[in-house]
Amino acid sequence: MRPVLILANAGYPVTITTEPPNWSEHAEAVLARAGHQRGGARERILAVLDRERCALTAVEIEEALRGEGTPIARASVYRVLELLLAHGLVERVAVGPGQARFESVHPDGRHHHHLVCVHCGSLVAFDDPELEAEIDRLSGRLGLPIEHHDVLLRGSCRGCCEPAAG
Amino acid sequence: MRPVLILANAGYPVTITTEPPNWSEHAEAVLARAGHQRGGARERILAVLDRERCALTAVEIEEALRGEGTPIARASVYRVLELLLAHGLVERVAVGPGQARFESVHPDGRHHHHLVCVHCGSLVAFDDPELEAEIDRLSGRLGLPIEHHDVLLRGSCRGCCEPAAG
DNA sequence: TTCGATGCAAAGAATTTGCACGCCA
DNA sequence: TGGCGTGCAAATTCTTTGCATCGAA
Repeated sequence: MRPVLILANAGYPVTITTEPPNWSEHAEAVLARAGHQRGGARERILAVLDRERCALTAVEIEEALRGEGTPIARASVYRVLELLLAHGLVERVAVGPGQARFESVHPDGRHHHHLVCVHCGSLVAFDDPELEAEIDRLSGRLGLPIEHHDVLLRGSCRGCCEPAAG
Repeated sequence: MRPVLILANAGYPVTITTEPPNWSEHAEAVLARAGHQRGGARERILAVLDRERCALTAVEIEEALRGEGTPIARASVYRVLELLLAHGLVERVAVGPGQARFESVHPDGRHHHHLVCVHCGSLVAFDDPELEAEIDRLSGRLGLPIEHHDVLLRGSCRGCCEPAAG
């Protein structure tokens, strides 16, 4: 019995700055340079990942495309995601024990982290420069180089922590 | 093709303070209070989790017990872990796309985080009060209550970042 | 024309569930 | 003795792979 995760990355205090709208073009270019041909399914998957910037499951991608009237095979979703992972164009985010979630990785290094609401299960994205700086310092304290980091919070989303201010 | 994860939580600069050796007793007490009977399999699983303080998979627990000559059914491992999760006695740590890993949660609130070595796949535990403090402040900046947090780093372990100091 | 991209179906891995028996309280 | 705990086996869920065909360069 897993809670359905709802994307809810709006209405939280720390804002994600606008991302370049052409991540999918960037991804296409990377793949083309690597000698990959283009294909309809992949292009459509890239479009979905570009539009929905945050943590989609393979099934959600499949359903989004079916909803648009251009269904694709689930195996293709996984294969494309695997290819994108291999090229560092998406990353796998572990927000829970259920299905894996994937989101686009932007070449400018911008990224965000997630909070899972323990009440409603929604997923909230946030971006916090001070946390990033602290993790940089942590690398120094550990004496180990850190290539990548992932922070997952569990708490209440804005909607669930009683709208006293509303 | 997943790298075998090796527990390697020794030899890093930030030390885990000694944990109370009787987490398993604590867990037994919690379960007893909740009306659960005792059972051989569960006691042995608790012993393993108490001894190996860091991030075991269900299969590793099963194998540890088989190695001790007291094999148990894998289903029992999952059932016991589910029970422990429900009581907050263990937590699931997501270190990668493969099997889930579980580790004991101590009643005193002490906890640590993990770094996965991108070279050898080993898992390094670390404990960093300043990071904890920063996450507390983050809660304030977000304006959202945070119940729990998880930090996963990817980088090099001590053994893999060239032993120049050796 | 050649080789990658895709769909379909089957396989595989991790986890969960059903059911019967055994043991603890 | 009643009900939880456990083992075995089957079922589910998520993901990967095999193979034939389609499409891009």
